[in-house]
Amino acid sequence: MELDATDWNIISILQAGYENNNTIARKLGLSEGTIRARIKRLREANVMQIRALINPEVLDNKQLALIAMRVAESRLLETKAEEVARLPNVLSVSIASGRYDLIAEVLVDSNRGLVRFLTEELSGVEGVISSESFLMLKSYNKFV
Amino acid sequence: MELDATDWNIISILQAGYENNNTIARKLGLSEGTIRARIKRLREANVMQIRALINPEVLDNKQLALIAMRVAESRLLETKAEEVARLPNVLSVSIASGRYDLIAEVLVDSNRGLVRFLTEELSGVEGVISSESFLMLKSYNKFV
DNA sequence: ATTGAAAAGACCTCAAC
DNA sequence: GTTGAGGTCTTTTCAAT
Repeated sequence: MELDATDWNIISILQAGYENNNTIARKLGLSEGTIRARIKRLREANVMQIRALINPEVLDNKQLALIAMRVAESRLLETKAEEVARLPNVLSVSIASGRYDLIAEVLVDSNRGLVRFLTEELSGVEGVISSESFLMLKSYNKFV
Repeated sequence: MELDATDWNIISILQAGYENNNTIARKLGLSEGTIRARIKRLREANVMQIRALINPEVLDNKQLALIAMRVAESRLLETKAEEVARLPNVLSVSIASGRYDLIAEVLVDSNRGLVRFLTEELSGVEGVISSESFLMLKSYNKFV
């Protein structure tokens, strides 16, 4: 999908925080209907989504962590990334350059959630040959 | 700030995607005004924000990366995290457990953006004694 | 903190360009 | 793809509990 300058203008306004269509229309000198049509297009193309994000600092019984993994064979990278992305508690997965092949962001119960994720969920993904976990102990400007 | 069950119900509805107050009110058996007051409280306390997120896969000239750093002294962790969080292109920073002390998420220009960030921005933060970069080559369920 | 009613405002439909 | 006019739905205000 091709994004033009108007699309980017709308995106950058909405990325800073929700604004209604009329306000955006006034800022960009366009009609409300145009803004609405553009936003609809962007959402339907899965380019943009509008939703609530929480500050993980306030999540008392939840722990945010990164799980960095190595995969047995490079040709499996995409399928393994998809498999990990489907596991419970996984927020997102990326294929990475560098020391690790895949890096996942997980939100688990503070108590035994991470152990459970590693032993019961991630262990079931064949071809993931090692993992290293990083707890996010305190975050700045992080919303999930 | 203390969050009760109603707050969490509202958050989990809005996290899945924006819904209007009346719809949420009906789902939870409360009035529209109550939902609105709760959302206002959550936003003002910086617990929740509602905004647009973009799929980094569609950002043709931007590159998402993680920068994992070590800090000279543990007592500096929080101040260094704040300093890094203020650098341009930095989306978020976390103090981490494990091999690294700080992990930042950055969105840089594909061309020379990462080199420029490392040599011109991060190098200016004293006390950050090493860094390792991971390019996010392909992401699943990741929105920034 | 929650509610109901009324007013203000935002959003949607549709016909036209 | 964009627009304006009109109708509908959502949000805001505010007095009361």
